[in-house]
Amino acid sequence: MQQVIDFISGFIQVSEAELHFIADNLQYTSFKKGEILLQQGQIPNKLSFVIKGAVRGYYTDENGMEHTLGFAFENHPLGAFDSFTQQMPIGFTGCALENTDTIWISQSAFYRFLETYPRYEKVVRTIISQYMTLEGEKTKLLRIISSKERYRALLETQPELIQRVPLKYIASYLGITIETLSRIRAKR
Amino acid sequence: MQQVIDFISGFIQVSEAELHFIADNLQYTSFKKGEILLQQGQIPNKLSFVIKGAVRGYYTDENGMEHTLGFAFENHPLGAFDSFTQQMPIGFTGCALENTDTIWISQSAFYRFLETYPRYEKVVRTIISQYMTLEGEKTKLLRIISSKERYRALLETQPELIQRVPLKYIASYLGITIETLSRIRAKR
DNA sequence: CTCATTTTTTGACAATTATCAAATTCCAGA
DNA sequence: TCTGGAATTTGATAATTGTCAAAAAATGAG
Repeated sequence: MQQVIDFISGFIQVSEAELHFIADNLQYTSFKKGEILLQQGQIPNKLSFVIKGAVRGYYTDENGMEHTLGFAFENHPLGAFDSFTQQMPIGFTGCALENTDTIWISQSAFYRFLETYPRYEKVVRTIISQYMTLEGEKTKLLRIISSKERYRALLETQPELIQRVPLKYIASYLGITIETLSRIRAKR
Repeated sequence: MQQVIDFISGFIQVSEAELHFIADNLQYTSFKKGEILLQQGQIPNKLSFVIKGAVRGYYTDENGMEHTLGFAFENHPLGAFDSFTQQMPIGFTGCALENTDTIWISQSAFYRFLETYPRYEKVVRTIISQYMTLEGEKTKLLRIISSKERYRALLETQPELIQRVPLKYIASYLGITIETLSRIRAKR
Protein backbone atom coordinates (compact mmCIF):
# COMPACT_ATOMS: atom_id res chain seq x y z
CA MET A 1 0.00 0.00 0.00
CA GLN A 2 2.67 2.50 1.02
CA GLN A 3 4.60 1.52 -2.08
CA VAL A 4 1.67 2.41 -4.30
CA ILE A 5 1.31 5.78 -2.60
CA ASP A 6 5.01 6.41 -2.98
CA PHE A 7 4.77 5.56 -6.66
CA ILE A 8 1.85 7.92 -7.25
CA SER A 9 3.45 10.61 -5.11
CA GLY A 10 6.22 10.73 -7.65
CA PHE A 11 3.70 12.31 -10.01
CA ILE A 12 1.28 14.27 -7.86
CA GLN A 13 0.56 15.37 -4.31
CA VAL A 14 -2.00 12.87 -2.97
CA SER A 15 -4.81 14.30 -0.80
CA GLU A 16 -6.41 12.67 2.22
CA ALA A 17 -9.62 11.89 0.36
CA GLU A 18 -7.76 10.35 -2.54
CA LEU A 19 -5.65 8.33 -0.16
CA HIS A 20 -8.81 7.02 1.41
CA PHE A 21 -10.34 6.06 -1.88
CA ILE A 22 -7.22 4.22 -2.90
CA ALA A 23 -6.91 2.40 0.41
CA ASP A 24 -10.51 1.29 0.22
CA ASN A 25 -10.18 -0.14 -3.26
CA LEU A 26 -6.87 -1.91 -3.28
CA GLN A 27 -6.71 -5.66 -3.05
CA TYR A 28 -3.82 -7.96 -2.39
CA THR A 29 -2.84 -11.13 -4.22
CA SER A 30 0.21 -13.29 -3.75
CA PHE A 31 1.68 -15.63 -6.36
CA LYS A 32 4.11 -18.50 -6.03
CA LYS A 33 7.07 -18.80 -8.34
CA GLY A 34 5.92 -20.10 -11.70
CA GLU A 35 2.31 -19.04 -11.32
CA ILE A 36 0.58 -17.03 -14.00
CA LEU A 37 -0.50 -13.50 -13.09
CA LEU A 38 -1.78 -12.48 -16.47
CA GLN A 39 -2.75 -14.59 -19.43
CA GLN A 40 -2.13 -13.65 -23.06
CA GLY A 41 -5.47 -13.24 -24.82
CA GLN A 42 -7.47 -12.32 -21.74
CA ILE A 43 -9.10 -8.94 -21.42
CA PRO A 44 -7.70 -7.16 -18.38
CA ASN A 45 -10.09 -6.29 -15.59
CA LYS A 46 -7.61 -4.96 -13.09
CA LEU A 47 -4.46 -2.90 -12.87
CA SER A 48 -1.71 -4.52 -10.83
CA PHE A 49 1.35 -3.27 -9.04
CA VAL A 50 4.22 -5.49 -7.97
CA ILE A 51 5.16 -4.87 -4.34
CA LYS A 52 7.57 -7.76 -4.04
CA GLY A 53 9.06 -10.26 -6.45
CA ALA A 54 9.58 -10.37 -10.19
CA VAL A 55 7.44 -11.14 -13.19
CA ARG A 56 8.44 -12.14 -16.69
CA GLY A 57 6.26 -11.12 -19.60
CA TYR A 58 6.33 -13.26 -22.72
CA TYR A 59 4.18 -14.05 -25.69
CA THR A 60 3.71 -17.33 -27.48
CA ASP A 61 3.87 -17.12 -31.27
CA GLU A 62 2.05 -19.20 -33.92
CA ASN A 63 4.76 -21.86 -33.70
CA GLY A 64 4.40 -22.17 -29.96
CA MET A 65 7.71 -20.43 -29.33
CA GLU A 66 7.94 -18.15 -26.31
CA HIS A 67 9.47 -14.69 -26.66
CA THR A 68 10.29 -12.74 -23.54
CA LEU A 69 9.05 -9.17 -23.85
CA GLY A 70 10.03 -7.71 -20.52
CA PHE A 71 10.16 -7.91 -16.77
CA ALA A 72 8.40 -6.20 -13.88
CA PHE A 73 10.00 -5.90 -10.46
CA GLU A 74 8.79 -4.43 -7.20
CA ASN A 75 7.44 -0.89 -7.21
CA HIS A 76 6.36 -1.11 -10.80
CA PRO A 77 2.94 -1.49 -12.35
CA LEU A 78 2.36 -4.68 -14.25
CA GLY A 79 2.11 -3.45 -17.84
CA ALA A 80 -0.77 -3.85 -20.27
CA PHE A 81 -1.88 -0.23 -20.02
CA ASP A 82 -2.80 -0.39 -23.64
CA SER A 83 -5.02 -3.45 -23.33
CA PHE A 84 -6.49 -2.08 -20.13
CA THR A 85 -7.46 1.22 -21.73
CA GLN A 86 -8.71 -0.28 -24.96
CA GLN A 87 -10.28 -3.37 -23.39
CA MET A 88 -8.45 -5.58 -25.80
CA PRO A 89 -6.79 -8.96 -25.24
CA ILE A 90 -3.49 -8.72 -23.45
CA GLY A 91 -0.56 -9.36 -25.76
CA PHE A 92 1.55 -11.30 -23.28
CA THR A 93 1.51 -13.72 -20.38
CA GLY A 94 2.90 -12.67 -17.00
CA CYS A 95 4.59 -15.42 -15.03
CA ALA A 96 6.14 -15.06 -11.57
CA LEU A 97 9.91 -15.52 -11.64
CA GLU A 98 9.95 -15.48 -7.84
CA ASN A 99 7.26 -15.57 -5.20
CA THR A 100 5.51 -12.32 -5.96
CA ASP A 101 3.09 -10.08 -4.09
CA THR A 102 0.83 -7.73 -5.98
CA ILE A 103 -1.65 -5.06 -5.11
CA TRP A 104 -4.37 -4.27 -7.58
CA ILE A 105 -7.41 -2.17 -8.28
CA SER A 106 -10.38 -3.34 -10.31
CA GLN A 107 -11.06 -1.64 -13.57
CA SER A 108 -14.38 -0.26 -12.36
CA ALA A 109 -12.81 1.20 -9.22
CA PHE A 110 -10.01 2.64 -11.30
CA TYR A 111 -12.39 4.47 -13.60
CA ARG A 112 -14.51 5.59 -10.66
CA PHE A 113 -11.38 7.05 -9.18
CA LEU A 114 -10.53 8.88 -12.40
CA GLU A 115 -14.05 10.30 -12.62
CA THR A 116 -13.99 11.41 -9.00
CA TYR A 117 -10.52 12.91 -9.20
CA PRO A 118 -10.06 13.99 -12.82
CA ARG A 119 -6.76 15.67 -12.10
CA TYR A 120 -5.34 12.15 -12.18
CA GLU A 121 -6.02 11.93 -15.90
CA LYS A 122 -2.80 13.78 -16.45
CA VAL A 123 -0.97 11.43 -14.10
CA VAL A 124 -2.23 8.40 -15.97
CA ARG A 125 -1.25 9.99 -19.25
CA THR A 126 2.22 10.63 -17.89
CA ILE A 127 2.63 7.09 -16.61
CA ILE A 128 1.49 5.59 -19.88
CA SER A 129 3.84 7.92 -21.71
CA GLN A 130 6.75 6.83 -19.58
CA TYR A 131 6.09 3.21 -20.33
CA MET A 132 5.77 4.09 -23.99
CA THR A 133 9.22 5.64 -23.81
CA LEU A 134 10.53 2.43 -22.26
CA GLU A 135 8.91 0.42 -25.03
CA GLY A 136 10.69 2.68 -27.51
CA GLU A 137 13.99 2.04 -25.74
CA LYS A 138 13.38 -1.67 -26.17
CA THR A 139 12.96 -1.40 -29.92
CA LYS A 140 16.15 0.64 -30.06
CA LEU A 141 17.95 -2.09 -28.14
CA LEU A 142 16.66 -4.79 -30.47
CA ARG A 143 17.80 -2.91 -33.54
CA ILE A 144 21.43 -3.13 -32.49
CA ILE A 145 22.68 -5.65 -35.03
CA SER A 146 25.38 -7.49 -33.13
CA SER A 147 24.38 -9.79 -30.25
CA LYS A 148 27.47 -8.82 -28.33
CA GLU A 149 26.55 -5.16 -28.48
CA ARG A 150 22.96 -5.89 -27.54
CA TYR A 151 24.09 -7.71 -24.45
CA ARG A 152 26.52 -4.95 -23.57
CA ALA A 153 23.80 -2.36 -23.95
CA LEU A 154 21.53 -4.35 -21.66
CA LEU A 155 24.32 -4.64 -19.08
CA GLU A 156 24.70 -0.88 -19.13
CA THR A 157 21.05 0.06 -18.95
CA GLN A 158 19.67 -2.69 -16.72
CA PRO A 159 22.47 -4.49 -14.88
CA GLU A 160 19.98 -5.67 -12.25
CA LEU A 161 18.31 -7.89 -14.84
CA ILE A 162 21.36 -10.11 -15.19
CA GLN A 163 21.52 -10.61 -11.43
CA ARG A 164 17.93 -11.60 -11.05
CA VAL A 165 16.70 -13.23 -14.22
CA PRO A 166 17.73 -16.70 -15.47
CA LEU A 167 20.00 -16.34 -18.47
CA LYS A 168 17.70 -18.27 -20.76
CA TYR A 169 15.14 -15.51 -20.39
CA ILE A 170 17.76 -12.83 -20.94
CA ALA A 171 18.67 -14.60 -24.18
CA SER A 172 15.04 -14.76 -25.19
CA TYR A 173 14.64 -11.08 -24.31
CA LEU A 174 17.60 -10.16 -26.49
CA GLY A 175 16.36 -12.32 -29.34
CA ILE A 176 19.36 -14.67 -29.38
CA THR A 177 19.89 -18.31 -28.43
CA ILE A 178 20.96 -19.43 -24.97
CA GLU A 179 24.21 -20.82 -26.36
CA THR A 180 25.16 -17.57 -28.05
CA LEU A 181 24.53 -15.63 -24.86
CA SER A 182 26.62 -18.09 -22.89
CA ARG A 183 29.50 -17.66 -25.33
CA ILE A 184 29.27 -13.90 -25.30
CA ARG A 185 29.47 -13.94 -21.53
CA ALA A 186 32.38 -16.40 -21.50
CA LYS A 187 34.59 -13.96 -23.39
CA ARG A 188 35.23 -11.76 -20.36
CA MET B 1 -8.72 19.74 -41.43
CA GLN B 2 -11.45 17.31 -42.40
CA GLN B 3 -8.95 14.50 -42.04
CA VAL B 4 -8.20 15.49 -38.46
CA ILE B 5 -11.90 15.59 -37.65
CA ASP B 6 -12.37 12.19 -39.26
CA PHE B 7 -9.54 10.83 -37.21
CA ILE B 8 -10.95 12.17 -33.94
CA SER B 9 -14.45 11.08 -34.89
CA GLY B 10 -13.18 7.54 -34.80
CA PHE B 11 -12.97 7.92 -31.06
CA ILE B 12 -15.68 10.35 -30.03
CA GLN B 13 -18.61 12.35 -31.35
CA VAL B 14 -17.26 15.87 -31.93
CA SER B 15 -19.54 18.76 -30.97
CA GLU B 16 -19.90 22.10 -32.77
CA ALA B 17 -18.03 23.99 -30.08
CA GLU B 18 -15.19 21.52 -30.09
CA LEU B 19 -15.03 21.64 -33.86
CA HIS B 20 -14.73 25.38 -33.67
CA PHE B 21 -11.97 25.28 -31.14
CA ILE B 22 -10.04 22.80 -33.24
CA ALA B 23 -10.54 24.76 -36.46
CA ASP B 24 -9.34 27.94 -34.77
CA ASN B 25 -6.17 26.38 -33.45
CA LEU B 26 -4.87 24.25 -36.27
CA GLN B 27 -1.97 25.40 -38.37
CA TYR B 28 -0.65 24.13 -41.63
CA THR B 29 2.94 23.39 -42.61
CA SER B 30 4.25 21.82 -45.76
CA PHE B 31 7.61 20.05 -46.14
CA LYS B 32 9.62 19.16 -49.19
CA LYS B 33 11.06 15.69 -49.60
CA GLY B 34 14.14 15.36 -47.44
CA GLU B 35 13.23 18.13 -45.03
CA ILE B 36 13.26 17.58 -41.29
CA LEU B 37 9.93 17.80 -39.49
CA LEU B 38 11.13 16.84 -36.05
CA GLN B 39 14.63 16.79 -34.65
CA GLN B 40 15.94 14.16 -32.24
CA GLY B 41 16.81 15.86 -28.95
CA GLN B 42 14.37 18.73 -29.28
CA ILE B 43 11.53 19.17 -26.85
CA PRO B 44 8.24 19.02 -28.74
CA ASN B 45 6.02 22.08 -28.68
CA LYS B 46 3.37 20.89 -31.08
CA LEU B 47 1.42 17.83 -32.05
CA SER B 48 1.39 17.10 -35.76
CA PHE B 49 -0.81 15.14 -38.06
CA VAL B 50 0.21 14.05 -41.55
CA ILE B 51 -2.47 14.90 -44.08
CA LYS B 52 -0.42 14.01 -47.15
CA GLY B 53 2.93 12.37 -47.71
CA ALA B 54 5.18 10.11 -45.71
CA VAL B 55 7.68 10.58 -42.91
CA ARG B 56 10.48 8.34 -41.76
CA GLY B 57 11.46 8.33 -38.09
CA TYR B 58 15.01 7.38 -37.20
CA TYR B 59 17.49 7.87 -34.44
CA THR B 60 21.20 8.36 -34.65
CA ASP B 61 23.25 6.27 -32.21
CA GLU B 62 26.57 7.08 -30.50
CA ASN B 63 28.45 5.78 -33.54
CA GLY B 64 26.54 8.04 -35.88
CA MET B 65 24.58 5.15 -37.35
CA GLU B 66 20.98 5.77 -38.30
CA HIS B 67 18.29 3.29 -37.25
CA THR B 68 14.85 3.59 -38.76
CA LEU B 69 12.21 3.34 -36.05
CA GLY B 70 9.04 3.75 -38.04
CA PHE B 71 7.00 5.61 -40.62
CA ALA B 72 4.03 7.94 -40.58
CA PHE B 73 1.71 8.27 -43.55
CA GLU B 74 -1.33 10.42 -44.21
CA ASN B 75 -4.10 10.40 -41.64
CA HIS B 76 -1.78 9.55 -38.82
CA PRO B 77 -0.41 11.66 -36.01
CA LEU B 78 3.33 12.18 -36.05
CA GLY B 79 4.45 10.20 -32.97
CA ALA B 80 6.30 11.45 -29.92
CA PHE B 81 3.29 11.36 -27.64
CA ASP B 82 5.57 10.32 -24.87
CA SER B 83 7.99 13.21 -25.30
CA PHE B 84 5.09 15.59 -25.79
CA THR B 85 3.41 14.57 -22.55
CA GLN B 86 6.58 14.41 -20.51
CA GLN B 87 8.22 17.42 -22.12
CA MET B 88 11.34 15.42 -22.77
CA PRO B 89 13.68 15.40 -25.77
CA ILE B 90 12.26 13.54 -28.75
CA GLY B 91 13.97 10.22 -29.28
CA PHE B 92 13.99 10.36 -33.06
CA THR B 93 14.25 12.57 -36.12
CA GLY B 94 11.38 12.81 -38.56
CA CYS B 95 12.35 13.30 -42.19
CA ALA B 96 9.97 13.67 -45.13
CA LEU B 97 10.20 10.74 -47.56
CA GLU B 98 7.94 12.60 -49.99
CA ASN B 99 6.58 16.12 -50.13
CA THR B 100 4.50 16.14 -47.00
CA ASP B 101 1.70 18.33 -45.65
CA THR B 102 1.03 18.48 -41.96
CA ILE B 103 -1.52 20.08 -39.71
CA TRP B 104 -0.57 20.80 -36.15
CA ILE B 105 -1.70 22.28 -32.88
CA SER B 106 0.58 24.03 -30.42
CA GLN B 107 1.14 22.41 -27.09
CA SER B 108 -0.53 25.28 -25.25
CA ALA B 109 -3.62 25.12 -27.45
CA PHE B 110 -3.71 21.37 -27.04
CA TYR B 111 -3.73 21.61 -23.26
CA ARG B 112 -6.26 24.44 -23.33
CA PHE B 113 -8.47 22.17 -25.40
CA LEU B 114 -8.09 19.32 -22.91
CA GLU B 115 -8.92 21.62 -20.01
CA THR B 116 -11.94 23.01 -21.79
CA TYR B 117 -13.21 19.64 -22.95
CA PRO B 118 -12.00 17.15 -20.37
CA ARG B 119 -13.92 14.29 -21.90
CA TYR B 120 -11.11 14.21 -24.45
CA GLU B 121 -8.73 12.98 -21.80
CA LYS B 122 -10.07 9.52 -22.39
CA VAL B 123 -9.64 9.94 -26.15
CA VAL B 124 -6.04 10.96 -25.73
CA ARG B 125 -5.46 8.03 -23.42
CA THR B 126 -6.94 5.71 -26.01
CA ILE B 127 -4.83 7.11 -28.82
CA ILE B 128 -1.65 6.86 -26.81
CA SER B 129 -2.61 3.31 -25.85
CA GLN B 130 -3.12 2.37 -29.46
CA TYR B 131 0.30 3.65 -30.39
CA MET B 132 1.73 1.79 -27.43
CA THR B 133 0.19 -1.40 -28.80
CA LEU B 134 1.81 -0.68 -32.16
CA GLU B 135 5.14 -0.16 -30.44
CA GLY B 136 4.66 -3.54 -28.78
CA GLU B 137 3.98 -5.13 -32.16
CA LYS B 138 7.24 -3.69 -33.37
CA THR B 139 9.25 -5.30 -30.61
CA LYS B 140 7.52 -8.59 -31.36
CA LEU B 141 8.51 -8.23 -35.01
CA LEU B 142 12.11 -7.52 -34.12
CA ARG B 143 12.34 -10.56 -31.88
CA ILE B 144 11.70 -12.88 -34.80
CA ILE B 145 15.15 -14.39 -35.16
CA SER B 146 15.43 -15.05 -38.88
CA SER B 147 15.66 -12.10 -41.28
CA LYS B 148 13.59 -13.93 -43.85
CA GLU B 149 10.74 -14.40 -41.40
CA ARG B 150 10.99 -10.80 -40.24
CA TYR B 151 10.62 -9.58 -43.79
CA ARG B 152 7.73 -11.96 -44.42
CA ALA B 153 5.98 -10.76 -41.27
CA LEU B 154 6.38 -7.17 -42.40
CA LEU B 155 4.98 -8.01 -45.82
CA GLU B 156 1.94 -9.52 -44.16
CA THR B 157 1.26 -6.78 -41.65
CA GLN B 158 2.27 -3.68 -43.63
CA PRO B 159 2.51 -4.47 -47.35
CA GLU B 160 2.06 -0.78 -48.15
CA LEU B 161 5.46 -0.03 -46.62
CA ILE B 162 7.30 -1.97 -49.29
CA GLN B 163 5.52 -0.05 -52.04
CA ARG B 164 6.29 3.31 -50.66
CA VAL B 165 9.52 3.24 -48.72
CA PRO B 166 13.01 2.87 -50.24
CA LEU B 167 14.35 -0.59 -49.47
CA LYS B 168 17.35 0.71 -47.60
CA TYR B 169 15.03 2.12 -44.98
CA ILE B 170 13.04 -1.11 -44.83
CA ALA B 171 16.31 -2.94 -44.18
CA SER B 172 17.21 -0.46 -41.49
CA TYR B 173 13.75 -0.83 -39.99
CA LEU B 174 14.12 -4.62 -39.87
CA GLY B 175 17.59 -4.39 -38.39
CA ILE B 176 19.39 -6.08 -41.30
CA THR B 177 21.77 -4.92 -44.01
CA ILE B 178 20.61 -3.68 -47.39
CA GLU B 179 22.37 -6.58 -49.12
CA THR B 180 20.66 -9.20 -47.00
CA LEU B 181 17.26 -7.69 -47.69
CA SER B 182 18.00 -7.63 -51.41
CA ARG B 183 18.92 -11.32 -51.36
CA ILE B 184 15.86 -12.28 -49.35
CA ARG B 185 13.69 -10.54 -51.90
CA ALA B 186 15.52 -12.09 -54.85
CA LYS B 187 14.51 -15.57 -53.75
CA ARG B 188 10.96 -15.29 -54.96
C1' DC C 1 22.19 -33.92 2.54
C1' DT C 2 20.95 -36.29 -1.69
C1' DC C 3 19.06 -36.93 -5.99
C1' DA C 4 16.50 -35.51 -9.89
C1' DT C 5 15.70 -31.75 -12.64
C1' DT C 6 16.78 -27.60 -14.67
C1' DT C 7 20.06 -24.36 -16.20
C1' DT C 8 24.28 -23.23 -18.17
C1' DT C 9 28.37 -24.32 -20.58
C1' DT C 10 31.11 -26.38 -24.17
C1' DG C 11 32.11 -28.54 -28.66
C1' DA C 12 31.55 -29.45 -33.58
C1' DC C 13 29.41 -28.14 -37.52
C1' DA C 14 26.04 -25.91 -40.68
C1' DA C 15 23.46 -21.99 -41.93
C1' DT C 16 22.79 -17.26 -41.93
C1' DT C 17 24.30 -12.79 -42.28
C1' DA C 18 27.73 -8.96 -42.51
C1' DT C 19 31.36 -6.87 -45.10
C1' DC C 20 33.70 -5.18 -49.04
C1' DA C 21 33.75 -4.43 -53.91
C1' DA C 22 31.78 -3.78 -58.21
C1' DA C 23 28.08 -3.88 -61.57
C1' DT C 24 23.58 -2.53 -62.71
C1' DT C 25 19.33 -0.10 -62.42
C1' DC C 26 16.63 3.74 -61.23
C1' DC C 27 15.43 8.48 -60.87
C1' DA C 28 15.43 13.57 -60.47
C1' DG C 29 16.98 17.65 -62.28
C1' DA C 30 19.22 20.18 -66.05
C1' DT D 1 16.05 13.47 -73.37
C1' DC D 2 20.29 13.11 -71.12
C1' DT D 3 23.15 12.47 -67.23
C1' DG D 4 25.21 12.01 -62.61
C1' DG D 5 24.26 10.40 -58.27
C1' DA D 6 21.64 7.39 -55.48
C1' DA D 7 19.60 2.95 -54.83
C1' DT D 8 19.67 -1.77 -55.55
C1' DT D 9 21.64 -6.01 -56.96
C1' DT D 10 25.20 -9.43 -57.33
C1' DG D 11 29.49 -11.82 -56.12
C1' DA D 12 33.10 -13.53 -53.05
C1' DT D 13 34.54 -14.13 -48.50
C1' DA D 14 34.72 -13.87 -43.48
C1' DA D 15 32.43 -13.52 -39.24
C1' DT D 16 28.59 -14.41 -36.52
C1' DT D 17 25.10 -17.13 -34.92
C1' DG D 18 21.98 -21.16 -34.79
C1' DT D 19 21.54 -26.18 -34.21
C1' DC D 20 22.30 -30.50 -32.18
C1' DA D 21 24.54 -33.18 -28.68
C1' DA D 22 26.56 -33.90 -24.43
C1' DA D 23 28.88 -32.50 -20.20
C1' DA D 24 29.02 -29.67 -16.15
C1' DA D 25 27.02 -26.78 -12.76
C1' DA D 26 23.31 -25.05 -10.11
C1' DT D 27 18.91 -25.52 -7.91
C1' DG D 28 15.19 -27.20 -5.23
C1' DA D 29 12.15 -30.72 -3.22
C1' DG D 30 11.96 -34.30 -0.04
